[in-house]
Amino acid sequence: MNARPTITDVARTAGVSVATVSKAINGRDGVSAATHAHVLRVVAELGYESSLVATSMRRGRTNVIGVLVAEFEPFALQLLRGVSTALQDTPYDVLAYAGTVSSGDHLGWERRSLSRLGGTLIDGAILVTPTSTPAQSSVPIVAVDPHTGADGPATVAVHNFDGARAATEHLISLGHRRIGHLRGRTDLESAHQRERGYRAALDAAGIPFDQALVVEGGYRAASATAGSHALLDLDDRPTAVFAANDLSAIEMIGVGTERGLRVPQDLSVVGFDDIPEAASNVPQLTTVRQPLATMGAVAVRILLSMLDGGEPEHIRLPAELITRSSTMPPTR
Amino acid sequence: MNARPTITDVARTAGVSVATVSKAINGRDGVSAATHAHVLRVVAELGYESSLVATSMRRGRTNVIGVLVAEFEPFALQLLRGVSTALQDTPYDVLAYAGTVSSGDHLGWERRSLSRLGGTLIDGAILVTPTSTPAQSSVPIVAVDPHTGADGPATVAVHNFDGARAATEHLISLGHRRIGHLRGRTDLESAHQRERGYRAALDAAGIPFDQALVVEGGYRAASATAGSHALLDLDDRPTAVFAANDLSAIEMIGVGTERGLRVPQDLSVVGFDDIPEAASNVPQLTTVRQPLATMGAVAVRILLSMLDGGEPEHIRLPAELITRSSTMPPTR
DNA sequence: CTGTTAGCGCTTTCAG
DNA sequence: CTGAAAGCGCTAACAG
Repeated sequence: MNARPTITDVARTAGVSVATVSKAINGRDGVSAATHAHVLRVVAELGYESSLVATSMRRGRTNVIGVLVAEFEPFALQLLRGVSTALQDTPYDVLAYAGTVSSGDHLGWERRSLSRLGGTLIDGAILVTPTSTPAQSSVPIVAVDPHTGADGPATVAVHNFDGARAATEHLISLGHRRIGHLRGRTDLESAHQRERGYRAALDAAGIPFDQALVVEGGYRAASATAGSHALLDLDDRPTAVFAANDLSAIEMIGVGTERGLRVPQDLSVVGFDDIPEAASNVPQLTTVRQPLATMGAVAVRILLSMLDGGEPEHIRLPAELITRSSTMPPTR
Repeated sequence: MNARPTITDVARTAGVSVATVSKAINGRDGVSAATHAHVLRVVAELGYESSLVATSMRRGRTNVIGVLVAEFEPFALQLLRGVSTALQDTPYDVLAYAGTVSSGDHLGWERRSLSRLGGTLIDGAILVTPTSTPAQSSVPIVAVDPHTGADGPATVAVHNFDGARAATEHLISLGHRRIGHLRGRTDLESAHQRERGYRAALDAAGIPFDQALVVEGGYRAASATAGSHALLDLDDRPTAVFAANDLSAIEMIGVGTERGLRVPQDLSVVGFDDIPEAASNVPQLTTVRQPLATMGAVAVRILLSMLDGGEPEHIRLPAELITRSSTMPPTR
């Protein structure tokens, strides 16, 4: 638990100045070969590593990319995996940060995290499902599955509308007519597009829209509980539900099962995302796949390009319906 | 892309000194109520957030817990999720860091990351599957699934021996006699214990040990490819394989399938970990579950206690065999 | 080639 | 109650 050695310790041990150590370590010239070797030997001996913090403070660049999330949920985790893989053979390290918003804070977590880390700690940031994208930022940003009306900053997302329509059409093609929708986080663009896709599919099939069938899900298990119950409390309850993401779909199934319904016999459920948990759920979830690893890689590509002076880009990738066991024709 | 406001900007705008702003923000006394309110107003107006880096540099504490990993693979990701959840209602933020080891670096990634971040950025660290645990560290550490012979620092792990024995016994009870083993990362204690558990089960069943049936898997898909082929290249190939973790089990299945074998009809495979991907694999993987979320939570509890002056602890949790569809009696 | 100095943004004595 | 000044570890001028 003794303190880590600092550059000063190295300098003292090596019998040279701090500046010389710095130069030697960073390969700057102006250091004799002998001194250079000697310093490196002492560095190895002491097990010295420069402090990211101090370096960051002084120098602009840190060669660290930040992935800023509100919470480490499966969507963010899978994306992180993609980002990390894409950064494998670059000189960049990955730093993922989940900042808690102090209650009563009107700024979003993304703004706060970005401000705290973006000072100097990270060279660029990937924001995962940000509620708002700070217009002013000291580092380049790429937003993944961004908030409503993303325009300025670079973004990566899937074709949410198409995916949601495909999911709903799947239910309709199975014969469902009374289809509920567990809505997503309404501060995100994706939630709106998925709801629009749902409605478009209903319209195309000539199924009248029923406001009572649309309830809040909020993309999280906890926030989907009430909505799930509400749907099942309806006099004429839906025979199928399109949940705006997998976590709420799984919660929907849990609530249904708890109330004695069998999925898919009594209730079909479709999710969105295709997180690993979707396929491991019982029953396995029919869902709309987002290519999360690819999205992470694309975000990295854009960010690196921006770091290199490139322009922000807006990329939208296709979503694909994956049919598994949580859906079947209605039995009533 | 404009620079973030610094404390100096706030001070200038508010017409007070930097010191006063600092006191006001941190609730130190020695600031009049009026000044305090005024400063906070300016802070809000400018959207100021203190720089983690600068604060960290000056102050000891940052209220940030670091999760240090070599790579964001599923094991680390699930653990991270547990850590993050456990830290939910504490004042701590979570920072996950994947440091790349520069080639030719003899120090492990954990040593490097710890040294770079532990200077001041994080108050404590959770090391995920560290190859070595630095004896000297400036912050408290908890190692999860640690290297061989962990003794000093706090550790969290499962009963690897028991879990591995249960997995192997499961195969034996199905009637398998020729059982291969895809070994784990030999620098980790868990790999050795799992191999010991495998051998103990064979011994207990009176099955002679065959060195040719034990090959390297390294806990990663890429490093398990060669071993998987080696096992199937054997003249008298195994009818079942106990892979030291799920990633290598899934790779084993992939290699087998590619070579025209059906799993489990032609080859039974058991994994270890129960990452979400285990249940979503086709066929669903029989495996030994590690309670990853719990392990993360336990690591957090120990770390917080150490931060509070508590002693390092060594916790070992039970592992549980989960029977799914990748195992069945041998057909030949 | 080497060392001295200033300063990144912030907190903390210590004077006023 | 407020501000000036020092210093955390490091790097980048600039002198010697």
